[in-house]
Amino acid sequence: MARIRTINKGTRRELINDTAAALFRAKGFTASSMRELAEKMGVEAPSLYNHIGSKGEILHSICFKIAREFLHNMKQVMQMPANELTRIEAIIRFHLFMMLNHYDEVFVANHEWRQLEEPARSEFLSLRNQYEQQFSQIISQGIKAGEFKKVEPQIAVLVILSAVRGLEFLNLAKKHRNTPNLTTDITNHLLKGLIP
Amino acid sequence: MARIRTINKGTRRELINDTAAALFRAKGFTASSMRELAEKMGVEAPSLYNHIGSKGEILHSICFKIAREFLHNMKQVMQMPANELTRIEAIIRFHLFMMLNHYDEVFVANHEWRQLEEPARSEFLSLRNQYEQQFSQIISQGIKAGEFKKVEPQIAVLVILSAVRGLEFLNLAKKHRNTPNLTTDITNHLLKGLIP
DNA sequence: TGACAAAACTAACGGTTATTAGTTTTTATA
DNA sequence: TATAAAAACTAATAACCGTTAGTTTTGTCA
Repeated sequence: MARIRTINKGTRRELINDTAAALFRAKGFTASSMRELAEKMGVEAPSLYNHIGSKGEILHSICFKIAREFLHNMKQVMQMPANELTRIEAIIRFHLFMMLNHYDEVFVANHEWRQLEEPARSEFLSLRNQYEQQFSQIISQGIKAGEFKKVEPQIAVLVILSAVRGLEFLNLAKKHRNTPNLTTDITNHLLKGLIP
Repeated sequence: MARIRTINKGTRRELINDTAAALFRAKGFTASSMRELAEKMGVEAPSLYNHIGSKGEILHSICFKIAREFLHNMKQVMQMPANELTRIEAIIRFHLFMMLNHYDEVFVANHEWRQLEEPARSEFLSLRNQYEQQFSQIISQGIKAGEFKKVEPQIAVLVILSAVRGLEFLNLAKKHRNTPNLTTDITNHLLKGLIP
């Protein structure tokens, strides 16, 4: 069953990772078995090991792929020629975009990273801290420029990230159907609050 | 090792539940073993079954105890003679209070309810929906009274609950030390936003 | 078509899981 | 101090886990 050789190298592994992301999101990493994952792939469990090294490696791939993407976006946002409000808005919108378009992987990265084995777990946390620190820096600059209220930057970061990470989208996105409005509404709430 | 009979009835079970909550928060429900829980209690694993029915029963106790407490508070808030803004503020403050004072149990209820077996899982989700619906109703009334902006109530509920459920406090609470300020800052952000 | 490699298969492994059955120890009360 | 209940213990169970070794099937290209 050889594929197109060099071009599709890794394609089968990516399909496993995607299937695993959906499974891990629905049931949790530890509660998901390799046999169950294999069944979803229409294959016996040992066959998976022709493509991956271990169960933990799948979780590792998912978590760090997502972490890299968020850090990459953060880097671009910080290089943008724009005011700090625009930057924060761009970050929130990226989070929502990722949640809506890569729900399973983002959810797994946000909820199952605790199951990573050391030292991967610490490395992942380090990337997260790095991300939050850069986020915090943007808010500090915005306060200095008078764009934001004089809040504790760390708390603002915590509130925004917590809000945006925990959103359970499936129910809402189905009802709402109008994604741009959904995103705008959430962004507005986090930036402008509830009170007129 | 008989205790004071009737008075302390259930005390041993409660100690198991508390110990389990700390363990489940740190490692996740499925990744935690009964042997590990027993070790933390200074006991062999089978001894636990003199006090509890099953591992799943522990998770059930934790999740539904927390759900009851939140619904009880919601009921009281809705009966309060106050405007809707005050009500929302009271709800947010209760969430933060519970997070700070019953961190393990609240965290487990928020993150591990997926591991409940049917029909408990559906029942838990039903209680959650009930809670969110009552929350949504308060926001609708606030909009009608002109206290709030004309937002989608469901989205406001989702943003606030998502923010407040996901907060990872321990790091922050240790640094901050000043809990009243912490609570006020978070409440202010969720109600008044970031922009002056 | 024959050769080669990719990817599937079966069988089995040691280890861990939650849980039971039956027994012994501990402890409070009468 | 004798009694009875509460709560600990040891031993063992069947089920399931991730993973390996070795073999067979499948598909592609020369």
